[in-house]
Amino acid sequence: MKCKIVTLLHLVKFLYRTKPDMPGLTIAAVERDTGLSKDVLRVWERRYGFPKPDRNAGGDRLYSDEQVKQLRLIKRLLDQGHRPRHLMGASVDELKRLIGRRPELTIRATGDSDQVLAELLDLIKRHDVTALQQALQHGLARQGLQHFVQDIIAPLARCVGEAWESNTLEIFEEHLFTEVTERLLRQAIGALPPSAQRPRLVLTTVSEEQHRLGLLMFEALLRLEGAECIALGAQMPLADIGRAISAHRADVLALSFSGAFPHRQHLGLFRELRNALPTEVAIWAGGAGASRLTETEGVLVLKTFDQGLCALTDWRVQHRVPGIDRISTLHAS
Amino acid sequence: MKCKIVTLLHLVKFLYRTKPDMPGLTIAAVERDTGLSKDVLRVWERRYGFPKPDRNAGGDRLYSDEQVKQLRLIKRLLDQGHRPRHLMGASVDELKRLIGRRPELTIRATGDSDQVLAELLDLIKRHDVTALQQALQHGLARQGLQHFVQDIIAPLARCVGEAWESNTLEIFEEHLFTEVTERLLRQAIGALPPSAQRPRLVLTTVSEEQHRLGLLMFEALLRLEGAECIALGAQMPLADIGRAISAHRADVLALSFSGAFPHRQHLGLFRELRNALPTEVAIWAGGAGASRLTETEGVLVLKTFDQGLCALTDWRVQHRVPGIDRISTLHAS
DNA sequence: ATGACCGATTTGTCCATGACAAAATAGCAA
DNA sequence: TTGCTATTTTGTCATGGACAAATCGGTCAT
Repeated sequence: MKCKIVTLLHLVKFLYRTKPDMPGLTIAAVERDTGLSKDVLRVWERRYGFPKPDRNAGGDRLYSDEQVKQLRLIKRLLDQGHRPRHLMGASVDELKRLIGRRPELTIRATGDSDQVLAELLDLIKRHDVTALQQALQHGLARQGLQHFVQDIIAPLARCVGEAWESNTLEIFEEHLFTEVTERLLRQAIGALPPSAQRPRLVLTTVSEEQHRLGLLMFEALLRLEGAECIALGAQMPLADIGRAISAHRADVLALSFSGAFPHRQHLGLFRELRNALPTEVAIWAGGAGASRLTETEGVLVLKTFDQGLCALTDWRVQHRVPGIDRISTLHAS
Repeated sequence: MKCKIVTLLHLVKFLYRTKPDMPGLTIAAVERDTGLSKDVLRVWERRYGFPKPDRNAGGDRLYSDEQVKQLRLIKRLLDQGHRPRHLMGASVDELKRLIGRRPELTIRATGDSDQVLAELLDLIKRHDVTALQQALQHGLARQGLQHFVQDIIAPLARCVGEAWESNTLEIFEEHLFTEVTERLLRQAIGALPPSAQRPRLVLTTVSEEQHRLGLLMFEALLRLEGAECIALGAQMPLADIGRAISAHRADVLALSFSGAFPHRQHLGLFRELRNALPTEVAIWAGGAGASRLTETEGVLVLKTFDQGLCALTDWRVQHRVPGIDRISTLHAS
């Protein structure tokens, strides 16, 4: 008898789950899929009447696939500088047209070495992992690590980012590129001789920031200059950054910010950081999102890799540490 | 005159920023530092009267460092299975005592090969990057990739996770271990010959899950068995997982879940996934957090690497694909 | 004693609405 | 045009209520 009741309960639960659960995503699911916070989703509905999701029996919002699609596109347009007011209620097609209207970096890339970029981008779009891997490896072997990073990987990463923004690249294609490149760079860095020359840098990103490709590229360049890099991966909480710096007795904290970084509160972040670290520790902020960061007392904003390398030599001049002697290291190897 | 006004404004702003902004962290900062959502922080304050942060002029919460410390510890204890009611209002010391009271996996590790683990853990705690790197490389060369992953890296990762939970390891130490290991594994995987044998697997994690070490370990084992792996990194939104699977015409979707994965909604997640993918695509869920996942229709939960390898051979038997012939590949190489 | 079951409690998430400050824009004077 | 101010836009935070899923405690049959 009780057994029957159990079965019945399971059945009811099953029906409940599969029927009215289907038609939409909860607000939490939408937050994770679109990157728009629950607060924003609710306040938009209140202000603009969009998105206006269905409700389940309990009154919870249930967003349709269509709405989620629109919200995704809107998020991208917002990151590109559009304002919410002008995007609300636009259909998927209209939004796509808006996204497509921006300057096509991919097409513009028809210069000398830009031919290479276009080809690589094409490989990504064709999902040909092996070919992509081989092409990159070939580029690395041909150009050497430094030029490979500065002239191929960095522009390619920019292209990929922009292609993603303009909706011509899927997220998983971007992830695939990132994965292959990370693997290659890590391999290349691993092949370098260990360098124990000042300054000693801790490389990481703050909690909200998960992109680490820029960090890896910068590490490659720094290692080539003989600096000692301690890579801590991404997403380090502020308090732990402080502890890491003192545990490793680092000279410099190097942070990377991607273009997607929510730069609204970055000034407060900088102040918090600067306050948590001893003054003799330098703070460098770089990455694709650095161009949108404001320079602050005690935080050096590096907008290009060249500026980063300059900062390195500057640091060495100020602290009377000689750079590596390329000739002697060459002979020694 | 106007110039003076500007200066004055800046000064006022500066004073305002540096003075009353100091004493605490905003609720957003605490959310990011502790992993406790704003909703939870507020509802705890309402229910238990803890944490009771100060307020700034605008009435916003400002949490003290002490409170953040307590909240961090509480979060860890919650992940270990404690209930909020019993933890509220406990001092930092009491919480630490609670955390310390769990079985010491590190000390228990005094067996035969466990000696090695203890030594590696010690290297991590001494922040000796170079030595750690060398020791791991040595282990890899000695044992071969498969045994290295199964007998050293996997147990070590478990040890590190548990050491972190029991407060004997800092976050940045854990990150350092992850980074070094990732680098090593990627290098080892890169050295393997490309394999184009069915099944073709897409490896990734869902949006909330950022741990990828498990994924990497599994990839190494799969590649050794000749399976074709497409690694997409971590944090792939559900909708894009579907698109990636069809774009790559994959046979299997392999997901990794860490112990820290918020398993509250994982059943809904599975259902959503299963519904988004064609039925002929298998879904495998593994990782340290898999033990807490419930088996669902159409989703295979793999609690160990061995189970994972079993799943692979099972798949091959069912689809009449032969495994790799180790002897002939050996001769061919 | 073990395990299934049921009511009571705990707990996380969601909702509605109001408020405010930072950022962006428009307007206006020099 | 440039430099400054007034206005709008926009994201975030606060409060307090509600609910459903998870958990806990006790009961009863095996």
